[in-house]
Amino acid sequence: MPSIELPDGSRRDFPPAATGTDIAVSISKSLARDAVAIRVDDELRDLTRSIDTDARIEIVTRDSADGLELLRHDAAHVLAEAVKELWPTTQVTIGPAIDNGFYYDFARDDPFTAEDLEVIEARMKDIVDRNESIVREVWERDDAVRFFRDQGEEYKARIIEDIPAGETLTLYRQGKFIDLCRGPHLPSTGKLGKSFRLLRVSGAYWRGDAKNAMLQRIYGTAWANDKQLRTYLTQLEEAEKRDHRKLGRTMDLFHFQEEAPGAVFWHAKGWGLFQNLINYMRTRQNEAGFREINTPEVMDRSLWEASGHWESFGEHMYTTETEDGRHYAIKPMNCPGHVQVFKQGITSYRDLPVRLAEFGKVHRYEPSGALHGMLRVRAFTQDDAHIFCTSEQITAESIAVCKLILGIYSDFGFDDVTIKFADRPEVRVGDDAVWDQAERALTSALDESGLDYSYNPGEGAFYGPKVEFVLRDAIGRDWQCGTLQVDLNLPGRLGAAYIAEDGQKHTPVMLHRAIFGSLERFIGILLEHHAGHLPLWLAPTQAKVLTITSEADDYALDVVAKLRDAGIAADADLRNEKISYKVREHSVSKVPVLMAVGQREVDERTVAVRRLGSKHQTVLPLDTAIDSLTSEIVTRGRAA
RNA sequence: GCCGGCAUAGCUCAGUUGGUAGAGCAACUGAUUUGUAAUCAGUAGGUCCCGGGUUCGACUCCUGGUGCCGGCACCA
Repeated sequence: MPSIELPDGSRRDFPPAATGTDIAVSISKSLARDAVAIRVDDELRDLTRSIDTDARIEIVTRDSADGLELLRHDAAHVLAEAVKELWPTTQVTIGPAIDNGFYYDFARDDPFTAEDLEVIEARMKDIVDRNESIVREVWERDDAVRFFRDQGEEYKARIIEDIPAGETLTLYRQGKFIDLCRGPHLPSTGKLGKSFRLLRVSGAYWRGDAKNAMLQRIYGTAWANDKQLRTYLTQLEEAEKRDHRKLGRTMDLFHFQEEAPGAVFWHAKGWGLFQNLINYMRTRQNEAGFREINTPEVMDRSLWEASGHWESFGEHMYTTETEDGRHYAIKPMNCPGHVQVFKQGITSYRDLPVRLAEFGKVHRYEPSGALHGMLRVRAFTQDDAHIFCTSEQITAESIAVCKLILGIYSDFGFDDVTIKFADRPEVRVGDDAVWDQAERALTSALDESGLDYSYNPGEGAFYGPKVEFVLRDAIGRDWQCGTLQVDLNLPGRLGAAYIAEDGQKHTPVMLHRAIFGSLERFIGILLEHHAGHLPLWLAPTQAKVLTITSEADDYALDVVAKLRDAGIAADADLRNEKISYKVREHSVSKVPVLMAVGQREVDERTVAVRRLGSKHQTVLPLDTAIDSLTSEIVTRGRAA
């Protein structure tokens, strides 16, 4: 008789044929109702499987993280069942649970339409109402391959063929639908509930490879209950409202147009923001020992042939050929330029590390489908830097860069930063021994910094391993921005050298680093993170002085002058409009500080300060108001 | 690049079963001197994304592009 240990530490004996459901029922009815699976000694299992040996168990409920994942996985199966009922010749492939939902990839000639989605969703709800039992079956591999091939399910047959022989192969049956699946699953389709929604159709390559056929993917979201579903759908709407493309228009920051796909036309306010970021970064990196340089945007193609960029990325570079037959390329990267600067003169080991930084505008001919507002563009500005150093200096330099990056993100209000380490990709330059060394150097720097990081295998650059800094925004989305790369290849390829203590020429190590990554992209992220409500220190227009009547015009101009003297970007709005009209207009364009002045303020030399997002105003003496703004700007709003 | 969708005034959108278009907001002009998210009136504004075709006639139908949107793939 198996002895079962419950999460609270108590033990109970159950008859040998007892299932997870039996155990759940024995604990409580409500638990049984919300149960979706059972964890047996750390392994998730179907509730319907019997537990034959002593075990530690935990009932997994629908609103737990594991439970939700199961629910979503089941939703994918129900989606596939619905599609097979509606279009029997459509082939199924795979359908996993993902963050917030699920998808399923189908193979068929005609793409699904938006109307199809409604029909499918309705059929899915029928299947939930039917409450079909979901039954686990163990099959022989060859039988399963034959079974699916006979049904015309070529993709499924191929998936099964690729499963190593000897591995237990399980199929799950619900109604007439049967699918390969490791499981576990809910006991029946009714348990799924109806808190799901199909969201969109899109194309997706078979096995994620662009060389393969394109399948039709249906995405959906699924939750434990309707309230969670509604919350999620509301979140999606909120995310749409803070879309940087929309904010760029309403705040009059930038625009795009057809003649320059993937390139930003910066308007005065947007460019002001851009300059604010550069000024900030310039100060920070100067303090950290970087020297700012600037290198040509158009250089001879041979430089990129030497670096290896031409080989790897030639088709994504803008090139130009002059009348006299010279081949130039517009820089897609700053590294070769920085090496040229390093190579000027003779560098002693005593001069190392040499830290060169550039706000470098680069152009990359990105695939048309990759473009996405400012988050993925073809022309952008990197806050790029390269550190030339000895291999002994890698660790200290890397630690300093990590510290700098995290400190800077913190100034922008990004405190939730994750770090990933990416090692050698399949296609790369350089010997494995060199890669071993570079990877070791980078991980030891991370380890010495005491930073947690995850491993991103095979995702390094073609010339070296990299550390990626990913920041999480206000609505939980992750953005990769900063990067630190150890490069033992390019300096040698481009002929960089220094004179070491032994009097001989040695090749320096080059560390690549970017913090914002792309200024354009970082601004897009900032706008979405703050929903346009930029912190005062960054806002291109920090204050607007609004007159209530023309009596206050002179005073308003006086206030603007004083604000500007204090280094605050301020303008006056003297128009003959109602104060509520002016407040609305400048609120819409997201000016952080509005100062209204009427006769009362003129008489008392005060201002009525209204902060963006607030419905109230505070009347303050002018000097007090200015002092408080200046101190907020200096501390970037983060002081105690 | 691939799959799908979309493209009408500066913006958000309506519209014509094929007879060359309309609203709100913004802009401009005038009036209004106003106390915290839209004062009133008037005026002006369009190669209906771009080529080509069908047609007496195309914004509408066909066709080839371009751009954008949602994904996939890519991302030095």
